[in-house]
Amino acid sequence: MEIKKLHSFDVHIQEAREIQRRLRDMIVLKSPRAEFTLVAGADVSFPGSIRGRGTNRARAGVVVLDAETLETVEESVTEVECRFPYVPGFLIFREGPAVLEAFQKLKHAPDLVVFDAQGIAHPRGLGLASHLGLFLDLPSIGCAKSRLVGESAEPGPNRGDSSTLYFEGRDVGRVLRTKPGVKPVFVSPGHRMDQETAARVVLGLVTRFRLPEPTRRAHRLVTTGKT
DNA sequence: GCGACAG
DNA sequence: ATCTTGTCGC
Repeated sequence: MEIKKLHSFDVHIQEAREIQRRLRDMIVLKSPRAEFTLVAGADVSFPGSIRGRGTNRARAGVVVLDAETLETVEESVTEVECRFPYVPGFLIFREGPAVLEAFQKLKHAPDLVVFDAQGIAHPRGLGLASHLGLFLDLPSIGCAKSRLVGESAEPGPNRGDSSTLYFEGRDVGRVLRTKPGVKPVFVSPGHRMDQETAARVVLGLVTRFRLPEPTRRAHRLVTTGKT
């Protein structure tokens, strides 16, 4: 798919923080009426690195699947050198470039993207999922495996049970139990998305594992080679 | 100063 | 994120 601008993430934390504060006001927390036909999942791995150190090559992968059948429609993998270190709250500047390149190589344009990161549940309201949703101009959802910010109660024990994630007095996401007896995931709207739709869609993309299929497959794609 | 901290 | 052995449970 085509990405209009070539956005640069080659900045320093000082301006990175300003960029996030400026872009957060552009996020739309309203989901489109039409249903999602093609859903993409994206993730990044760092092959060969040791405890986050060592080689600094980022391997990004995007998997597009049919929202109904969950069949894989297309895959895209790419590797780039990253210049930004991992700093909580600034993940986009480390993984963003690689993910965007993987999207550029895509032939199918998805209707929705699920990221293995936070959406608006972020210190400045602009997690990687929101940031990339904005740059790709696509509805997006953040589905992280752990918490970045906010407080929440422990969700119920059954699949589909959830609790609200609050940050600075606002509802920024859902702590969703996708599987009984397993740690819940942190779902938050990215861009052109609302809380209810985000949680409902993620749950609908979950099969027998903890993570929804788009993200789970993207993770497998960039770590092991398989689909 | 002391924790917390997406991946 | 990445490394890695063992263990528990279905």
